[in-house]
Amino acid sequence: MTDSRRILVTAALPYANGLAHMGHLVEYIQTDIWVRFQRMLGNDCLFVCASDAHGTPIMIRARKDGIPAEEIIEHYHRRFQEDFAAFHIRFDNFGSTHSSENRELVNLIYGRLQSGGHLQSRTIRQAYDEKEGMFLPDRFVRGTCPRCGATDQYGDSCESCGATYAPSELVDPISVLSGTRPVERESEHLFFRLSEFEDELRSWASGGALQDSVRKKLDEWFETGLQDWDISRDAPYFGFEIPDLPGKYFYVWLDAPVGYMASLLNLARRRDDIDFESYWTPDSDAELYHFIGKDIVYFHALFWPGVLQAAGFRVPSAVFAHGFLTVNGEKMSKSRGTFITAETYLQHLEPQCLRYYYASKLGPGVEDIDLNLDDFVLKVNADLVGKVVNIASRCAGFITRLADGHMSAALPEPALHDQFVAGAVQVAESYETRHFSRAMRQIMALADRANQYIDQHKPWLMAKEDGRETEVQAVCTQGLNAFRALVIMLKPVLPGLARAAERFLGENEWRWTDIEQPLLGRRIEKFKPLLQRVDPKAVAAMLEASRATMENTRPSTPSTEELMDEITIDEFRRLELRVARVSKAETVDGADKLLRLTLDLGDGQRQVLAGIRSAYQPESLADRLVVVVANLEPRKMRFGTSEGMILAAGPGGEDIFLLSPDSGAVPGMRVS
RNA sequence: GGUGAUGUAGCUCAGCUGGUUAGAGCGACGCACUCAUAAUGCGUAGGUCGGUGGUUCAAGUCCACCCAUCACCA
Repeated sequence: MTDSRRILVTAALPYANGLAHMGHLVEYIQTDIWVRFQRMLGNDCLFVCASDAHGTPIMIRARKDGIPAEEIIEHYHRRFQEDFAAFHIRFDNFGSTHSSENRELVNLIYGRLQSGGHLQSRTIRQAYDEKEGMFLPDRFVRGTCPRCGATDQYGDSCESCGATYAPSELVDPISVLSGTRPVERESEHLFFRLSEFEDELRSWASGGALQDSVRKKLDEWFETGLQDWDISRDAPYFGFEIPDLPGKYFYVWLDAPVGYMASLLNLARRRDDIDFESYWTPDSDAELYHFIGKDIVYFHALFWPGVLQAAGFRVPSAVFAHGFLTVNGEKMSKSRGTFITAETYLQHLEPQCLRYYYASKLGPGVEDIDLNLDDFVLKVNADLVGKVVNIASRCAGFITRLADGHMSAALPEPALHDQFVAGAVQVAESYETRHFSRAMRQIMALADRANQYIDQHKPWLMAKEDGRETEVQAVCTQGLNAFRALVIMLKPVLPGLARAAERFLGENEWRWTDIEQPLLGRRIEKFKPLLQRVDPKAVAAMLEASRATMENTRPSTPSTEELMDEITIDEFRRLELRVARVSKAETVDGADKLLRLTLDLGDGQRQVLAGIRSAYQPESLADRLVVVVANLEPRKMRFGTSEGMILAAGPGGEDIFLLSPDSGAVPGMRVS
């Protein structure tokens, strides 16, 4: 193919400090589908990624665990590779930002920024933990909000009133590392003069490189004015030391995007057919796309193109941002078992099912998507098994039995095949524009057409009549070709299914254009189920396993709270603890921390006002069993009387965990 | 707090620049069929399009305000 495009695609770098989970997979699956589609078209499309190895969190963890940071990042690097491979995410290279190539490129870029006069040294004041001997990022300082007085807030903004401020403005600030009060210290930092590139960035941003909503977001930043970007950090830090500034390191967000280049360089050094330079020169004919989450638009749509320009490289052709993942309509939650790691999923479910489900929900925009597990089961079973695979399943038997496995030499209804060929053009358009949900809808509409066709011709009736074998064979050949076209269209999403179908039909490595020519006269293999239905029990088991794993691995917050004075058993018995069922849970107007619960204690209802709204949605509580202090003196509150207290553990905020009895307990039972 | 995004049938989502009785898939219900991994086909029921107010001959679609959710504020 002479007019094939040269494309370099990246997915954001996973941080090497935790396992890949369902949220990560949205992005890698989205990107992988797009890349596989490009390859099926015959384009020269490279897909690189890397683990993101630097920064404060990894440094601190290494310190705490007393092991080298290299060991941590190496561990997660390997786990990422295993997980991604299992989900059929096929990178051309998966590198690390802690690599010689990255160091080389970061230094090269640094040199160019320096000689181009794009850097400036400035003294800043920052919180410093004297006990730990290190400067503290804003998130590592907590204290009381200077505006609303909420306690235990981060150093950059208040979650309660939304105020933003500097850590030094906090009332009673403490370091989360040592618990001591930080002091202010001065330090020399290097700044990248981003504002010099405002004009270039503006025209790049309005030139089609960004989605509309992302562009609007950038406009907003342009309005407020671009500020210079602090690219250095003080030791101790895990990263690359700045060559001529001992004790200073490059900020992780400087070297992370360079990691995209480094990963390609690492690959190019092993492969003769890849010319690294040609991808990065300002006049490069290659396309460069970054798939990212909407939370890191800032780094990819401002800093990164700014740095690239300053260093004399090309800018990205486009940045594609996607939304966040919720599970069952809520943020992933460890306590609800919806914080599902890739590994836990793999132990219970088939990876391609997730690929299909995500594909059926992903569009070109930045909207969040929801992994609704009930919907997941229904959709995968109905679409993939019931519609698509079923077509092969219901046709293959006849071909095998009545025609010795041979398909007919011609299609009885070429017009139907033409519909599929025409449909494939639409589907391709949808893939290209990352409108995967539309692609899946278009494909399923075609699958419906195929099933209708088979129903109209009823091969199972003809098969009972003598002498109509040829007709049955023809109808089923038509059906199998419909199936073949559908699976080719689904191949970017379901590569494993496609490979199995290729073997079943005796073919190899389908490309997109293979849809056009029907498969005729071919001897097919005996049909074997190509994909199993999803068992809802497996989903339930996965949630249960997630919950269990998270409880085990959840870092037990070192309980610094002292135990209270001893009490006697009689004193304890004065507590009347009862099992209760939540019969109603609702929010309370005017109170953003409370939920009004109506509890069934077996012998009657009572109302309890509980301060758990930050951790629980009212709907999630209905019918659940809790433990209540039943003989607590009723308390009048502004919003009504609270007649008891429900038991929960945790420090507060999102970390509140209701206690619940094992199954078998019924409302009214005494807890002792 | 500021800014951006989102809010359409039980569920998941389409609805381009405003224009006939608001669409699909799944689920539910009914019928048909039995080749197929209890799959498939046909049909029925279900929504005053988050709320309030406005612009217009006409608004899910434009404007204002409000509510809820998500994100960002370097």
